[in-house]
Amino acid sequence: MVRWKPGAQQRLHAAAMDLYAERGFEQTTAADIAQSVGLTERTFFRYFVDKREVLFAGQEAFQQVFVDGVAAAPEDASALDAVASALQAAASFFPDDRRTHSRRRQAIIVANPSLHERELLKMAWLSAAIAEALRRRGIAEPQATLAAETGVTVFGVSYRQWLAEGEERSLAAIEDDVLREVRALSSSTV
Amino acid sequence: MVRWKPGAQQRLHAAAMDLYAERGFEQTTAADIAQSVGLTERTFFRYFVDKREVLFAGQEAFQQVFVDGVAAAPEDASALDAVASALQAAASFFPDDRRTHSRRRQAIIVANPSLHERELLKMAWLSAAIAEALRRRGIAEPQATLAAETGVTVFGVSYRQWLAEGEERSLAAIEDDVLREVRALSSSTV
DNA sequence: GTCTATAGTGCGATAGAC
DNA sequence: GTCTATCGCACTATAGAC
Repeated sequence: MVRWKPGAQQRLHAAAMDLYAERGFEQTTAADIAQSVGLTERTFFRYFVDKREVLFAGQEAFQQVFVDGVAAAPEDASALDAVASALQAAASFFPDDRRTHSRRRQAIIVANPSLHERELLKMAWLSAAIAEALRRRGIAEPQATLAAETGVTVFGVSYRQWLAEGEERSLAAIEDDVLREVRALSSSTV
Repeated sequence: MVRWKPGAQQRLHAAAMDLYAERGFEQTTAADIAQSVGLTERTFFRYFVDKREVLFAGQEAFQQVFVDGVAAAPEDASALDAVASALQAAASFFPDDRRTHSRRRQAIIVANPSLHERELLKMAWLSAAIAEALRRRGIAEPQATLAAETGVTVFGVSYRQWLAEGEERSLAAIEDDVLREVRALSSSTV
């Protein structure tokens, strides 16, 4: 009789997603999740600092793609161009065959304000990381922060559109359009 | 002997701010706050849906100033111009004699991630309200959302600068500068 | 106003991997 | 033997239900 099977974190993650989707986030206790994969509540909290964090596993890798994308932009690129480069890099994180999974995850999040909060916090961290990457390129404040937050805004609007019912364009294509809209915002005549 | 003094909500608010500042948000229980003004924990939760909400009382009025500011912009103003008008209106919410109080409040918030989360949620609501006001002006999506989020970004950057040590300019003056920077972002040559 | 479920923490014990 | 994943138990505070 084995005391523990490997992959506890991933089993917990999968079970949590299923239960959150089935009966809702608040109606699912940490003990429910743990029990459903043969572990205890205490072990659940070893792997996830709280119940919400399950839905945001993989954030670091996601963020790193943005940071690397900024770093990879041509040396003479403007702040917004470097951000555009990062957005394209990040789109590879969401190939079209992940759309169904992403929709399922997003449905869980929008159904619960506290999960929405957590998502916003993660986006704020992403923004801070991008701003830092821009500063490493020599871009000063407040331009670094403004460009980073604009990038996160573009990502957010694009991502939601990517998940919209009936939408079939790739995330990269949508980002392109949205970025064009953002650039046009400022140049509107007064 | 009076059974209860008036102004329970305000006394709770003041007591919470003091205790959060003194010993930290997590080290302060709802019972502590209530007891310090002669009320019970149960009463605290009558006035504030949760412990964090105390720091965000007055959000509705704040948000309304933005919405009204958007509505008050000249009819032919662009989306970003309407947002600029809202930003100027909102600055009146933060006269210089409130800077000390705002600094104190912000210190509490940045010291605690869960408060930061709540603040981000409030900013997201603000953004949604501004976008809605822009749509009422006939601005379509995604421009309405992009302009609204840009406005909130400008507000956030400006507000933090307004609170920065040594800063003496008014919030309105800072917003002007930051808005200029945002407009310049998109027009940088490639 | 009371009662209760549950999130989340701290610490120590235990069982297996190596 | 060490190292580490897991568990057990006691506990506090939040928040909601009754």
